[in-house]
Amino acid sequence: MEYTQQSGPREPDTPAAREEVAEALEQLAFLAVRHLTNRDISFTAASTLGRLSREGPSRLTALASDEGVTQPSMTQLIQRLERQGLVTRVDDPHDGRVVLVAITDSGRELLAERRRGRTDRLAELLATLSPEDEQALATAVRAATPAFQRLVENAARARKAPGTTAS
Amino acid sequence: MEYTQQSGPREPDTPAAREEVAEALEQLAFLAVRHLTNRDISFTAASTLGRLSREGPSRLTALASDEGVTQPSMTQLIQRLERQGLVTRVDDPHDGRVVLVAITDSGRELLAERRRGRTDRLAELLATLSPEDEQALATAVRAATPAFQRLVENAARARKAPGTTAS
DNA sequence: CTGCCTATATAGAGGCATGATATAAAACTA
DNA sequence: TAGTTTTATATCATGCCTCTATATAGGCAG
Repeated sequence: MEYTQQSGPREPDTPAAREEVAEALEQLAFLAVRHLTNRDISFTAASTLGRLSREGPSRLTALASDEGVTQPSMTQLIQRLERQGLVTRVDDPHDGRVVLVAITDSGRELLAERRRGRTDRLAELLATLSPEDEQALATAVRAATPAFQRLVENAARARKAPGTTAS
Repeated sequence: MEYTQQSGPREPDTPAAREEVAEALEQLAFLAVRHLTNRDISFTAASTLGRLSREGPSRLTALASDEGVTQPSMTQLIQRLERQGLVTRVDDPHDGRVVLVAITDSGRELLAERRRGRTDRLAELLATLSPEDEQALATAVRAATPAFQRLVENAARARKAPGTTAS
């Protein structure tokens, strides 16, 4: 790929440049984990609830595979969530083996609350910045969002079909 | 708020703008947890090791408070880390009650390995992007880094002395 | 010495993950 | 139809990780 010079790329995409970006992203991730983590339910639990909210009732094994945990783990997780009233389990009339898991209203409410809490905390943190810093961060985020969206998509794809890239 | 028009801030720092930034950072956190998480040791374990590596031998209670866990949790964590040879415990000659925890060479090596692994995975992910996308991400990251550094500092300060801002 | 404060340890309980295995229903196969 | 295999879920034992409540032991003040 020769430099097409269209919109002014200033540096090549070298391993060193990638490392710099990786470094920054890691630091960002650290902040996020440190300050956005809610201890009421686990990451897998929240992620599973979110999936059930987006995609509707699902099978246990499908959830387990999607969330990257084993089936026994998901069974236990669903049992806990059911005990807390966040999901319900319904037998599938077409297949006596399967159990369909669905999110409850209470589960949806918890998701909304968590979301509010995270956003509030982050906004509080952003408010501690100078207007210039906040502006810089906002501009950067907007510029990076489309690229980042594609990164997440690629990551999701890589998760499903591993071993395509390296070794 | 009137537009000051000094050096081209295009949008004011409204709650809505903050929410947009918060949204993006949350997504980033999700990616990080999903793809950068190493399952060999826990987040607190890794963070504690990192602290010991940066700051030298420390007391159990200091570690617990810095990491935001209880003292018994830290005691158990240190016991596990000691069993794995990642830290050592030395009695303080000046005070018979205290135990100083120090990272071992093996612990440092583990940290380095984890770091390598994360960076590699991230670089691999970045390599799936188009040159334009990667460039956009790199530019954004570089622009945002100073502001983000200060955000992290503020966050650390807020963690030590809470309740200064809201309620 | 008595009593209090501090640093760490222990006990018990629950969430969260694992691998190995059990059970039941469905789907093949002969 | 009977027997086998596969699929979906559950159960068990184990280990990590965190919590609260409590115990032990050293330091210190009177």
